[in-house]
This record gives sequence, structure tokens and C-alpha cells, in this order.
Amino acid sequence: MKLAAVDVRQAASAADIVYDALRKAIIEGDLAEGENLRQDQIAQMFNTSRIPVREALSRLEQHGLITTERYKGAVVAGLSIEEIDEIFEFRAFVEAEVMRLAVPNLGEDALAAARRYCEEFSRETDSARWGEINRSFHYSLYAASGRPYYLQIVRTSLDRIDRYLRAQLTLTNGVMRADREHKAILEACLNGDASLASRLTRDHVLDAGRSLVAFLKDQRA
Amino acid sequence: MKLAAVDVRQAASAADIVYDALRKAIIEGDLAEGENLRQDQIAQMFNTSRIPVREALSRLEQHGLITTERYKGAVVAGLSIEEIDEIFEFRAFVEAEVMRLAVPNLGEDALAAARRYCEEFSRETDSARWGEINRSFHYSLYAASGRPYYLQIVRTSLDRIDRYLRAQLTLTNGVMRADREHKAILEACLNGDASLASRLTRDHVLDAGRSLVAFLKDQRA
DNA sequence: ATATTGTATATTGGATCCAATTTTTCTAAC
DNA sequence: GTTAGAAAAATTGGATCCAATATACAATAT
Repeated sequence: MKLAAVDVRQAASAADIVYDALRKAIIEGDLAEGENLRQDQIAQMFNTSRIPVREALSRLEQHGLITTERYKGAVVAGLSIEEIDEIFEFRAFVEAEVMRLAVPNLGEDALAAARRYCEEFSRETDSARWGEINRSFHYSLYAASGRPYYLQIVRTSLDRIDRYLRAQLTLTNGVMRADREHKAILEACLNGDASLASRLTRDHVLDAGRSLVAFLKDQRA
Repeated sequence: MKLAAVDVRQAASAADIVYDALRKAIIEGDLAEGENLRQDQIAQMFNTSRIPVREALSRLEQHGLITTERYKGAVVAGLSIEEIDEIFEFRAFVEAEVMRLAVPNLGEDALAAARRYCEEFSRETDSARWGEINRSFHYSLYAASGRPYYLQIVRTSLDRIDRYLRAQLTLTNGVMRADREHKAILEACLNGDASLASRLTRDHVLDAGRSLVAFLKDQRA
């Protein structure tokens, strides 16, 4: 007998689904900072009970995306200017190192993928997609570092500030500069210049952080 | 009217209590790698239901301390040699930076506290306490960096490998070397030499990592 | 004796229910 | 009309109950 193998992988649990959806909504800024998240309301939205919702909220809290208070519920966590600044500094520090480690291992495929994302970023006019493409571009290069733990840390750090970054990219024409910097990073990778790629990555993140902080200071004043 | 301020902080929820207890037990190695954690059994130990236990397990999983599988339960996560190696490399990288940032801000109090922990580490004969004192020593210095996010990351990284480190300290006389290195780091801090303190911290962590990896390779072979 | 099938048990994820407490709304007095 | 207090509604954390499925073991066929 011969049968086509079918992937019967376990369907994700309700808690996983809720977690992923809420994480995405927060990261992309669809849930505004300070917004109240009621367990019951979310449970109804996902056609489930409060139990998996609570589990999802608990996970989000561990990652600093929400804060909860008993009898009051969960709110999307807001970050102070100082916190945002620190996270950018940290990202620049770690991502530069990841880039440095990645360059020697970059193969044809990774470089081709990075080039595609870079061009896609240039062409894209829908601001909602910039954040996603930006992530893809950088991760396609970072992956070659062979450092899954570093990347996991980078991911959770980026999760915390991505929604601010997206807003800033959209509102201040930061894409122009980001686009230029992407091209320079890609060029350094193609030339196999690890230390240049690392330095450019560091500056790329710090630049974004600086303009975002300036933007937020203005906005919040 | 004048009242003594009383800390009426919300009593920790059952889930918090279970989480803290399990985290501590895993970090300190009281729960062995691969050990099965049954929700029911834990719930009985804490005189509670499975609901808060599940929440605690979910949080632990987010931090990589356990893995869970449906219908099978949770097991204390084991790390491969490669993963342990990577986490040490990452810690060395980040902690060196934190140290560098901390030195210029170190005040009398912090230095005095660090000196006390350093001496306490030297004197302590109960191996179960080394891990705790070691953490206190380093954190008393790191705190001056004024980088709470970096420190949070350091903490979760250390959580992942602390139990291996404790075992290795105990079994291979690694305390002797650690003690020497602590004194050197403290000395550099007292002299305000940030780059030396940073380099020594990096080497301190890398050293520990190297002997641990060697120890584990031997043990697992 | 061994492999296969069926059944009982163990265990998890989720639904529903309950207790505690906060927030809101209503009522009444001024 | 405003404000203080009481009742009602809302909301969370936890307990108990139910459904789904994996594992262990007994029964059966070869």
C-alpha cells in the first residue's frame, strides 16, 4: 500500500492562536498603547472561553507587551522615552554583533533573498507593509549568524518597540533614509566586509532610535 | 494622623507563587533536567487547582525553562552543548558591556556591597550558596549601569544556564578560579578602569562557559 | 511466545461556575 | 444641582467539571 503522507501536526491550541493574534495586533499598533483588554471581550472575539485568553495575556505580560492589574484588567504597555532609548541602544549593540557574525556565513541564497527584500522595501508604497519587509530584510541576513539565542533576544526586543517604529517610519519619511541604509548594508555584505556591515547596522538602528525619540518627544510634549 | 506605612501590596496570586517556586527550583537544579511536571501533582503540592499551575507553566515555557506537549505534560528543558555555549557567549558579550557602562557610575555604596559579596563568596563553604552569592556580586556592580533592560536580559539568560553552572562550580573546584576573577574585577572597578573591568568580566564568563562545556562534554560522553 | 487489538487509566486543554473586589449607577439628603 | 452612601454591574482569579487523546495493560489471535 502506498499513501501520500499527510501532515497531521497538532492544531495550535486556542491559547496559542489568541497569543499570536494579540501579539501581532500590539506589534503592528492596531491595539493602541493604554488600550484596555477585557478577557471576556477577547474571548468572545475568538469564540472561546476566558481560560485560553488568560494564558495568552500571561505570556504577553512576560514579554512586557501588556501589564495587568487584578480586577482592572490588562492594558497595552506604554514605554517611556528612556525605555525606548535603552531598547534601541541594546538592539544596536546586539544586532551589530549578529551582523558581524553573519557576514562570513552569507551564502548565495541568503544574499539573493536580502536583495529581494531590499528592493521590495524600496518599491513598497503601502506603509503598513514596511515594518514587515524591514524585519524580513534584516532577519534574512541575521539568520546566517547561526546564533538562534541572539536572534530570539533580538526578536523580543524588536517586539517591544516595533509599533513606535512603524508609526515613525510612516509619519516622518524615515523610509527614505532606511532605504539608503539598507542598500549600504547589503553592499557591505556582498563585499564580505563584516566590520563595515556591523558598523552600518549599528548606525542604522541608532539612527532609527534617534529620530523616533525626537519624534516622540515632540509628540508627547 | 500619622501611621506607619504598611506595605499592603497585593498578595501575590497563586500563579505567581507557583511560578516563582518552580523557577527557583529549576534554576537551583532541584528539578532535574528532563523531569516530568504533572499539573495535578504540582497543584496538590501548592494546595491549589490546576489553573494557576497551568499559567505558571505557560510563563516558564516562554522563558525556555520547560517545554510542554499536549497530553504529555511539561518537562524541565535540557540544553544542548551548543545552546549552552551560545548562551555563555551571549552573556559574556552583554555583561562585559554592562560592566563597562557601570564603572563610571559606581559609588561608595555599590563598591562596598560588591566587596562584601566578594568576601562572602571567598568564605562560603556551603556549595548551595555559591550561585546566589555569585549573582549578588555581579548584580551589585551591574546595577550601576542604569540599564534595566540589559539587566532583565542578563537575568533571563543566566536563568537558563545557572543550574549547570552551579553543578560545575561544586564539582570541579571552579570556585577557586571564580574567586580570583571576582577579586580582579573588583580591583578594576575600584580603580575606575572600565575597559579592564569589562574585559575581565567577559573573560570571567567565557572561562566559566569553557570549563562547563568541557565538563558537560565529558559527563555526557 | 509474540504481535495485535481493545479497554482502562492518566493527563491535558477548555468550559462553566463561584468568590472577591473594583467600578459604576442610582437614590436620597442637603 | 451637588454630594454621600448604598446597591448593581463588571471584572478578575480560582475551583470544578467535561472532552479529547496518549499511554499502559490485558485479552486475543496467529
